[in-house]
Amino acid sequence: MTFSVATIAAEAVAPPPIPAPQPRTAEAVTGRCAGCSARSKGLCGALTAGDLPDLSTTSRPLDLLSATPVVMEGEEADAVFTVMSGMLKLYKTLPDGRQQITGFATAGDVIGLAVGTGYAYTAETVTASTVCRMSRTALRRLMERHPAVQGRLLAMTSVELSAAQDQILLLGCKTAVERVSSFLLALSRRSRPLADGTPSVFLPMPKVDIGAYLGLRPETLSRVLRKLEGAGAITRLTNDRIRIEDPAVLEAAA
Amino acid sequence: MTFSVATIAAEAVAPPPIPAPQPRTAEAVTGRCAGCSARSKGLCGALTAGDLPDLSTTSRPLDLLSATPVVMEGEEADAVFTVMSGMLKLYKTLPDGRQQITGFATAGDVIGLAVGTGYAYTAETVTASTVCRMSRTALRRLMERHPAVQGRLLAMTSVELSAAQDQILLLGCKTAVERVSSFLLALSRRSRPLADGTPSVFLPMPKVDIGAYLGLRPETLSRVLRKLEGAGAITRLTNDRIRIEDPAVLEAAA
DNA sequence: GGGTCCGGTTGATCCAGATCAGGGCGGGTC
DNA sequence: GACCCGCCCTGATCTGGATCAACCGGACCC
Repeated sequence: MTFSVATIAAEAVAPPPIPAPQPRTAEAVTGRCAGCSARSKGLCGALTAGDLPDLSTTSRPLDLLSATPVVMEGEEADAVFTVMSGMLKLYKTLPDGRQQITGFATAGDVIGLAVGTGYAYTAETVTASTVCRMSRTALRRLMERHPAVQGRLLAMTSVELSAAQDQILLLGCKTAVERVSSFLLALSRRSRPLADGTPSVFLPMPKVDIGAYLGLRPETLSRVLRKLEGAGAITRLTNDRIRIEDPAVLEAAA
Repeated sequence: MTFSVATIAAEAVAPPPIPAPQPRTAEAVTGRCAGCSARSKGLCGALTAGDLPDLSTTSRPLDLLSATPVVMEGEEADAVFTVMSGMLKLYKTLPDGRQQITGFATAGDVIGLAVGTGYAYTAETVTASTVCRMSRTALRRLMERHPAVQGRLLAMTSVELSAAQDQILLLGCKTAVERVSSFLLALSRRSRPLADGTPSVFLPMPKVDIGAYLGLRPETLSRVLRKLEGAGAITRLTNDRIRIEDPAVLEAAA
């Protein structure tokens, strides 16, 4: 699954409110990162506790409402963002408006890494989210000072690349049923099961976004889900939660 | 697309420029890499001439006929290969035999980088090729000894990721005509024009492989090429060479 | 020479999924 | 309450590209 590092850009059209000024004493900033829920993930996981001041002084958390753009495709890539909570969609847009979602980012994922000067895609929250901003120059300095960060970045980028190649296989070869089954299985591997132990997946994003990720229309997605439900593979609990009744059926279909 | 690795290095530490070759005592091994046509590309471009013995003693060139597998999806990833000449196709296979080509590798590209223990794809020559083998442990040692190699690897992986996301956009959104036009344009940007200055592309791989890369059947590819030829966008010179008559028409279609 | 094989091309037909259209429902607002 | 609006679902129809089928021409072999 893609969920992970993304690339995108620039200034949000509707910038989120700027948080109150941060305390700048070492203790305060160290404490902020030390208590971060994404502390062990993303780039930060490559640093030891002693390095936290380096992080806290160069990064800044942002609380965002849903449907808020974080970076815009093509704009100057001057910062990267680590997702602390929530979910974002990453997408590319063709000149005529067609959009392809390349991935969804959740806690620990890093978005905004760019090859050139511009973000490669747009990132936008699909639920209320918290992200942590770090300027590109700060990231560069951090990498120079802590080589482990570069290693972590390489590892994350490699995982992203592998996920992207899986998505290429999905889009190039698979049928609608296979795509949806693969998607549900990949998601279920990343989420905790229900209280009774059966696996389930949480789908906070609108169906049209899932379709845009899988290369399908929302109508088709709806029909496929109905078919999978009829086959006993899944049960739709609510609009945004699906229980996996029989992973084997999904495996066979994927 | 996967094609050769470009230059720009995301956030990576910039590799040093390549100085002129310098004489060494171990002339035999130094000489082999010093005269390598891919010397300035791929991972090797991150090293200075003085480091060449490190390379020569751990890497070994291999001459391969066409249709020769180099790495197999799922097998233990114990080595990486730098392409010195020729062309390879990289593909993933579904259990029922459907194949999706994720990219073509040419001189300077590195294949066989793996996230886990197994190769993520199969790589097979499409023309007679020369590749240079380096064991994974040797690569790890090289990275430890020369941090610039890790930076180069990150840069190359980032470019690969960006290309993969472009391919996701292509497969998820574009029509057959748009796919072929995008493909021809991307190729033409990487190849030298004909003697008379008009751009052209070289397609040594069979049409079925181009189709497997673009998510199209060979019949469809043939029809699209005919249509583009009819529109005055291209001319088919030989079976494996196409002249771009009007890049603007392709741009409009892509 | 004649044969086979294989890649490519062209034509006819089919079908998975897109598109078009309508309706239901839950949440928000006044 | 009534109204609106977004999202989702379902049915009917359409279509781009797949599939099926035939043919062609060059490479290779005997």
